[in-house]
Amino acid sequence: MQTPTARVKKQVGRLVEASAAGAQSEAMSTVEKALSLLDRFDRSTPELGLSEIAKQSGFDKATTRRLLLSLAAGGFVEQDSESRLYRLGPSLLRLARLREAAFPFIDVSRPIVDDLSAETGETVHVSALAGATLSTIYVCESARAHRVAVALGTRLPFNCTASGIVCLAFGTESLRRAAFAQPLAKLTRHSIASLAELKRRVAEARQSGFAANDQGFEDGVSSVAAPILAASGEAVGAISIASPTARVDAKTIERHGAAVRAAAARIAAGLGARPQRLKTA
Amino acid sequence: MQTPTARVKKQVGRLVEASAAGAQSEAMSTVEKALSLLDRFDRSTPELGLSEIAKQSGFDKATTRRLLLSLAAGGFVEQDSESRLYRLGPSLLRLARLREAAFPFIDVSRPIVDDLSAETGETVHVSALAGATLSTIYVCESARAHRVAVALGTRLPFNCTASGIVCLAFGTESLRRAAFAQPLAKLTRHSIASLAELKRRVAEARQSGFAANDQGFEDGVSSVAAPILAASGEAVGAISIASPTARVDAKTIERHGAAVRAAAARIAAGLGARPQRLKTA
DNA sequence: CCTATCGGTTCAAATAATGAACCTTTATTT
DNA sequence: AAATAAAGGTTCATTATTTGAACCGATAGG
Repeated sequence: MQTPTARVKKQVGRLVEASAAGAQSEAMSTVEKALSLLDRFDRSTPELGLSEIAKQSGFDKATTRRLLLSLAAGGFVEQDSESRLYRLGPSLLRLARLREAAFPFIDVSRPIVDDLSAETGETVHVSALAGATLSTIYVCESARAHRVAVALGTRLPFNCTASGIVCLAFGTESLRRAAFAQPLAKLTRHSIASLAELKRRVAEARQSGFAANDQGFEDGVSSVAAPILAASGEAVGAISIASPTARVDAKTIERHGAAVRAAAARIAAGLGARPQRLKTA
Repeated sequence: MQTPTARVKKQVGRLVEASAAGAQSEAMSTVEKALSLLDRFDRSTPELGLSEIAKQSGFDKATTRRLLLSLAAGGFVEQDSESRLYRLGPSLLRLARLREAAFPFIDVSRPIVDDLSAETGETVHVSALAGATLSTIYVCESARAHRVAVALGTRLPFNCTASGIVCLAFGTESLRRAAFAQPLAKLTRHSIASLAELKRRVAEARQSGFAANDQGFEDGVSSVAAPILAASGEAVGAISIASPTARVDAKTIERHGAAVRAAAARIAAGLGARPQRLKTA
């Protein structure tokens, strides 16, 4: 409620209050608000000041600070005592390890990704779905000099990546709804720009079991991805081969498509063997 | 409030409502309550049902569920669609990666820990402070057959480990207050059992710059640890050599003490070089 | 068939979150 | 050096959210 206009919210129906990045559409619980602050951090801005976080997320400064304090109490953020900037906290490391113990996505993927990278000579990465966000969790870069570099933790827009397409194709209905409702990112001039086109590509991927993407994410990079399916049959992530476009032709795509599908199946099998069912004593 | 006893709460003053693990001392914000639920998961119980989480944390079932829903919306927990059990969610992987990008504790420690393990022939682990919790974040096990195994993500009670002692010795005043207020864990008959003894050991460590622990965590395991100090001079974690007690004598302790101090300094140096100061444009 | 327990839901009552205005410090401009 | 701007942080009356006892439906056991 920064502007007087916001006061008359009811009269004009629903106002979009948050600026730029803070895209909280409907009512969020306090907890969701706090957690959404964590998404303000990324690789290029690992540390942020209070005002910056408040502005980006659209919350009041006092509110933002209180939320950050709560997050800090749990070790989810910490404040540099000198610069007063906030950054992600150490509790995340422990919880991520525990997550891996319960559902060893990275640990299972690692050898399979490494193998696939060695076989194909290309960079291979695995990404995981978290809500309506897809981001890379493990990468093995090609050994070749001319290769694609992918940073860990990169967010992959659904409409700009092969991984995104296959996740939509094999994800839940609610994921598709969420993704189709978002405005489509436009990272290159090859990025899928229309909803109709996106839906068509998703339907295609559902048929073939994999998807190819030609420079939709970055110019000169093409990739082929297959979904990783949980025991329930729904996609929990994707595995993708990313190559310089110069090395890719129709035959390569077919070969890589078969390879990612096989690798995805191996990962799914590894995840299928769940940890011990607990007694809940 | 399942028991009739709880009904008469007011009459007996303040009851300790939460059972065993749910140790929320003072008033917690809603956000802190939600985050505290994540601590109900550990290596031995990676998945939990709603009622179990509610019981352990001392919150109402409806409240617990709403908090879990908020956490799930952010991908911090997820629910197995079949078993209905909750487990830690995939967002933690991404955020942990981002944390590492901002403050590369594990990445910096890895080679140093590996080297130290190779040099000493013993298991070496690094642990990180998150609030008043210390837990292992990286481990390199000894190559020898007779060795100490340490699981990643293990919580290290301050009074039972060398790492805990040095963290108290070089941590913040508030950390000491928090740790000294907690009841002391009793993992073996060697665990430090009195507050006076604990304080004495902490003072000693502050003098020598390292601490040794003889079977306080597990019988037959001795360890030597040094604190890892941030730019601010406060401990952010510790590095520790864990050996079978049979291989440890006074001379070994001195040697290992010097080794962990050197390794800790190298890690601190690696962390000192901070990521680019952002423009906050 | 009854009972216990599970996950999940409801809605009045109680509590906690909110944000405009304020303070303090620090860096920049004049 | 004074003035200004912008940062982090704090306050407290207003407001909206959280809370939890009671409830439902399903499943499992005796």
